[in-house]
This record gives sequence, C-alpha cells and structure tokens, in this order.
Amino acid sequence: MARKTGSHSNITGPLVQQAAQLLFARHGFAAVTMRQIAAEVGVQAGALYLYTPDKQTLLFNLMRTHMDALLEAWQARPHKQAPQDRLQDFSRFHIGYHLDRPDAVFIAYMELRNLTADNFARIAKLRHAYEDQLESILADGQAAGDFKIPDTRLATLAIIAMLTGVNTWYREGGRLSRDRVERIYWNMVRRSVGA
Amino acid sequence: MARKTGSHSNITGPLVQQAAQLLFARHGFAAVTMRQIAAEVGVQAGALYLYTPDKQTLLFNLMRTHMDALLEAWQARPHKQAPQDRLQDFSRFHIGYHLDRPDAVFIAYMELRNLTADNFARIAKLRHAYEDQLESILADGQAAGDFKIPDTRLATLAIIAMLTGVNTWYREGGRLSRDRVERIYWNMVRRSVGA
DNA sequence: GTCTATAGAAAGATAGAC
DNA sequence: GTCTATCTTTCTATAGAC
Repeated sequence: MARKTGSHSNITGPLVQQAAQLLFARHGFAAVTMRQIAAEVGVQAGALYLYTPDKQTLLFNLMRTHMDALLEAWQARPHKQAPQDRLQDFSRFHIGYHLDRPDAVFIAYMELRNLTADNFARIAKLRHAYEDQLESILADGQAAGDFKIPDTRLATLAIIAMLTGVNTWYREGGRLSRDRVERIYWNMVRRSVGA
Repeated sequence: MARKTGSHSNITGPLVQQAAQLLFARHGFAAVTMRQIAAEVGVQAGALYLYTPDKQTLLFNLMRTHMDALLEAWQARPHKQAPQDRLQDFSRFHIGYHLDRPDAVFIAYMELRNLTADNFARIAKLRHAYEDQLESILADGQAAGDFKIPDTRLATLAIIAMLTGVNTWYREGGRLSRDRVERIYWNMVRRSVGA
C-alpha cells in the first residue's frame, strides 16, 4: 500500500530465474519459449527483457549461479583431516546438496551444449574446480596409503558420476530414506577406492 | 546406370536416421530443425516426410532401435556361470558398447523428456529390462555369498551410472587406452560390491 | 515496470509439378 | 523420390503507450 508506483524489480527478477529453472529442467532449454516463462511468472513476454538481455544469458546465469553456490557450499564446510573422513563428507555432501536442487543440477548437466562457446568454457572451468576438490582428497589418501587407486582422475569422474546418478531415481518418501541412501553410497565409494 | 528411375528409398531412409542421430546428439532434439536434417542428408525438407511421419517418430525410432540393439547384444553373448565373472563381463561390455555408440547413448539419456508419454513408457520399459540384467547378476552373487550388497536395486543404478559416465570424458587416443579404462572401472565395480 | 502490438525470421508439415 | 512453393503457426526481440 505504501509502495511506490508498480516497482517489482526486486521481486520479478528472481521469479523469472525461478520460472526459467523450472521450465528448462522439465522441458529443456530449446523447447521452452519466452512466452511460457512469462506465463509462469504472470507477466507478458516483452517484460522478460527487463530482467535478461536474452534467453541465452538466462540459461548461463542459472548455471553459473548453481556452480558458484555448489563450490562455495562445499568450501564453507569445516574441513576434516583424515582422507577417509573427507571422502565420506564429500560423498554425503554431494548427494545431499544435489538432491536438494534437482532442477538446477539437471540443467547444469543437460544444457551444456546449448551454451555459447564462451559461456561453455566458463561453466566447464567451474565444474573442473569442483571435481578438483574430490580429486585432491583422493590424491592425499593415495599418498597417505589409505586408498588404492590406479588413476585418481578417473576415480574422481567415476565417483562423481555414481553419486550424481542418485538424482535420476531418488524420490522423497520412497522406499529408502535419504540417510540410508547416503550411507549405502558412501560404503560403495569407500570400497571402490580400497579404503 | 542400370538403376530404375530415382529410387533411393533403401539408401536415403537410413541416411535420414543417421543424420538425425548426429544432429540430435550434437545440438539436442528441440534445437534441430527438419531443414538441418535435410541439408545433412542432401535433400529438401519436404522429402524427409517420405521416411518419417514426423519429427517425434524420428526420435522415438532412434531410441527404440538403440535400446533393442543393446539388449540383444548383451543377451547374444555367451553366459558365464560365476557371478563375479558375469559382473566383469557386464562391466566391460557396457563400457565397450557405449563407447562405440556415443551419439545413440547420448540421445537415449538426454532426450527422454522430449518423448510423448506413450513413447516414453515404451523406452523406459526397455531401459528397465536392461537394468534387470545387471540386477540379477548382483542378486545371484549376493545369494551365493560372493557379494556384500545392502540393496541390489540401488547398487544396480549406482554401477550403471558410474559405467555410463565414461562416455562423458573418454576420447579415443587419449591418455588411457580403452582396455585400461575397462580394467580400472571393473576393479572399482568389483570392490564396490565387496567381491 | 508492465502492457499491447508487431516486426521479422523461421519452424513443422503439406500440395502438386516433374 | 525429390523438388519448389507455400500454408499456418510460432518464435525471439523490440517499440511505444500508459
């Protein structure tokens, strides 16, 4: 009531990102139209261009925001010392964080090929930085004699693929609790590196 | 020269499938136009409709053909007896078969959401049948006391996700040979199930 | 900040000549 | 079997009223 003219910039902007994230995850970037996004937000198509210069930038910002937040969330956690503890932390963190954000995760994995070359390079760099977090744990554990890994880079990619795979089938309220899923995966990870 | 009028039905048909597979894998189903496919084949857009009723059927047939061939290829192999040998066979077969067909695999994983509900159900059924092949190996090994698996269904999905992940990074002529990759992955799989 | 209206391009699919 | 031509729809993005 005391609010000025119709200024919703701080509200509508995030709503646009939210709507785009939902629709891109459900139907794919190329299949979603600006009109669908506008309808989801409750504005007209033209109004979207107040919040993004174009559709490509909308996609890129979703992916960059997600990858930045992922890295930051991992690095903000208290660091353990023993490689085995760090590996357990990473495994459970990865599953939990990804299960909490299925849409953002899905987009980050599926829509890479719809980025321009420049934008792709920037996202790939962020992804690599995250993979390096796990790889350094494996390398430290290998050096300490805790793990038996023939190739740390390959093991890194194998473990991340396995953990991320949870998102393709896990449903809240399903047969297995989240904690149980995390524990089973952690045990598979642990055994797979010979710990 | 001795050939009749301009009848290329047997040649052009497969070429259309091939071109669609290449372009769908590279740019995504929704982003590829019928005109692009036609250009790749070397015909006009209208001519494509001699070989497919519509774009959706083109996608569905690619996925169905791939899944059928995958199942058949696995079942055509000689069956070993011991669960551990069967698991090794499956692991190496899965990696090798998938690395040989990166485009078909990519489409089968990425374009599920672009199928109509009916078509999706049919592909999901084929995928499930393939997963069941691995799950029965794990169940047999568990029953025989060879493996230690808390949940065979979960282990099935985790292993398939890990193995399929190879396709996202492996490049022919890269740092690791195919045989070495297969062996390393097999060892991780073996250890992850406690064998 | 949001709307209506529209420019301009391109899509999927079809018709009919050859 | 392939072509050209085209129907009809829909798209991204912009312009200008309010």
